[in-house]
Amino acid sequence: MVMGKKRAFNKVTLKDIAVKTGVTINTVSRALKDKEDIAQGTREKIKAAAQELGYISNSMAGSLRSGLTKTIAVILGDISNPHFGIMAKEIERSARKHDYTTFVINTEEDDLLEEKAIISAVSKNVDGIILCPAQHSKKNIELLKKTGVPFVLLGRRFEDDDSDYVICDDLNGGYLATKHLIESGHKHILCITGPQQISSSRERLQGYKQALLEGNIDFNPDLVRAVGTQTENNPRIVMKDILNENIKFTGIFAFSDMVAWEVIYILQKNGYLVPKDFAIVGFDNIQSRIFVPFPLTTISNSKSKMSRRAYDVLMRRINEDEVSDRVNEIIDTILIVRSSS
Amino acid sequence: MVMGKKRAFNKVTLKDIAVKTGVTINTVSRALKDKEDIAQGTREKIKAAAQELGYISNSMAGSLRSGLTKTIAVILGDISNPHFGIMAKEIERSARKHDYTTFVINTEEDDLLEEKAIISAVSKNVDGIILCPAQHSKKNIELLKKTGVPFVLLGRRFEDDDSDYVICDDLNGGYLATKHLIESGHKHILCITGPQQISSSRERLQGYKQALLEGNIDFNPDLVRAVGTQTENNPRIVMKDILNENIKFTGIFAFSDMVAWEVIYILQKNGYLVPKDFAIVGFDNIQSRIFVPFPLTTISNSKSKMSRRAYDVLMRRINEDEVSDRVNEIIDTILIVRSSS
DNA sequence: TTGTAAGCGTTATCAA
DNA sequence: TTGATAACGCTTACAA
Repeated sequence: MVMGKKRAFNKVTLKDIAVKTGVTINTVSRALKDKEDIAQGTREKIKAAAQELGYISNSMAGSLRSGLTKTIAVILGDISNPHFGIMAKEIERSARKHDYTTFVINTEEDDLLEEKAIISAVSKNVDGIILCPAQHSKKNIELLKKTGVPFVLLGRRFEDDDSDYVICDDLNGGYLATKHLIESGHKHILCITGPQQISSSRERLQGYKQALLEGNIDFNPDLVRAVGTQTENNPRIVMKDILNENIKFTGIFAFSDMVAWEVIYILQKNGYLVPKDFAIVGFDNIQSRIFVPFPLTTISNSKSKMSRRAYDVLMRRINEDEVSDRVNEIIDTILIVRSSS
Repeated sequence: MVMGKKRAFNKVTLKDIAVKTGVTINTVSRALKDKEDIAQGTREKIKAAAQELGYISNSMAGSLRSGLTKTIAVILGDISNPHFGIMAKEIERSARKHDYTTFVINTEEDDLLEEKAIISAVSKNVDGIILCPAQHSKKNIELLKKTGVPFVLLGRRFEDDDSDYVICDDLNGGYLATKHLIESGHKHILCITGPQQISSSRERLQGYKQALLEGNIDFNPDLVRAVGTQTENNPRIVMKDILNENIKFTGIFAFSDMVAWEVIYILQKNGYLVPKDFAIVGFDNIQSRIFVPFPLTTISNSKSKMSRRAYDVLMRRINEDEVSDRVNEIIDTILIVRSSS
């Protein structure tokens, strides 16, 4: 049964069904696709044969001819991070409902891997791409535009760029989180932000500044620290540093719930209590999905809504006959107060 | 530029490069693939043209001819669950290193969706499949076998079946967790298990029973509760029920860390403290990835190792010339004691 | 070193 | 209602 380099088995093709039923490949194809102009009897005979042989269509071959693959690519930082996992799940679910299949490619927030991901997706002839860009530069977006494959940015956006995007209201989120801490009586608020090339990091930080301004609190650059996925800028190191520096702060606004948890973890290890010693606000409301026994005040950003909207926008792009105006959506963020603040 | 139903853009093909450089399609193909028998000058000219035109190969068309797609499918319950997300990430990363692309399809632990997922993957001509089966029946496995597409089961296995699988030592994990609770002085131990059709649920429960036996503790069926993803059997409901029943227990062995967290969350809501009122042990050691500020005693099962092994086994199957013996791997589990017990 | 021809499995077009 | 033929973009085998 083994046939060397290629597949070690014989896939059933339209030809096999054609031979078995005594009609042409063409007729088989039309019958299985439920086209109108096929005799009832022929159709039944063909479908029965297909069933019996265990026929599964080779959709790739079909795509080559039809030009559509019913496949989209989701390109994001790291699927094991619930932040992305939740979005990937919602996109896959929406896609599956419309018989679309989903490639997931991780960029690990790396510029080169992102480029490879885009090329890989385009090479596989996906009908469209949903991208959470790593934003090290605009180069990959330019590449994507050049390919002509429809795409939507999710969660992050570029300034001076006309791509479609769906994001949440990061600015307002940062503002709400900080304002909440201020209203709770905190005057020295540490902002643990994310990588600064990422728009959501920058915009949440901007919201933080805005709330300080409004609360008549001087902005102190020492109280802004960026964390990332590198060894030298992970939350543990960053927190250790700031605790050693003896900088005064009592409130913390963290870039994400994941970061907030890790920060709390480190604070606890150092003998501090939350919210007694430090009040902390996260971002993402992951606890709506993962019931962690540590009630964290956070900003909810409706990842599922964002994801579904991104999918809808992409589908519209894929199916539209004429290029329409760009779509930019900003999903509301709201404050959810729990007991960490 | 718009062309109606099909793609609203023109992909650059080998033909375009051929026309531009004045050679045949074939020569272009060979040059870009760095075959030996191409003149240095020709190769450079062709590569320059490809670069200039922004050529990205249509790997689907190639696959149709070559029979290999360099694509695998990962079929699992729910990518947004870190349990699966971590495995998906590791698989995708391994695959990407070998220029393989990964489809992710969620089954939502549903039998029919699983069947659709398999058909979808086979239809896309994937070279292989890694499947975390929902195990409602063996039907889908039989289907998969019939297609002839190489596959490996991950995390779960069937009895009386000769499929390749990579799992962790669930039996020993359940045993270690329970033994730890017994050694900590607990005699009434609640076992929150998972859906019973899933092998890992059954095997962990078996380990629980074994530890009880060894500890001379009578097995009490009232202390075994199965949770799932349905409304009626989610951890909240299940815990509420058992607390209302006034059944005595002081230790808890939970099916997963996610379940353990939710159980702790519910216990806290009901005014109980962990580990003061209840000691609890989870499963998965997700805290090696997600730094939740609640140190949970757990069983570590090396998801990344499992995933990488599953990928390796699959690749061996895909590339082997002759069918070799089935591969069954059981990755060690170990107890990690933190402060929830 | 390069070109020609055939073929992968399907769909589209047109003729019968 | 069905069949014959071409085509999708690429790779393979073989000829020049």
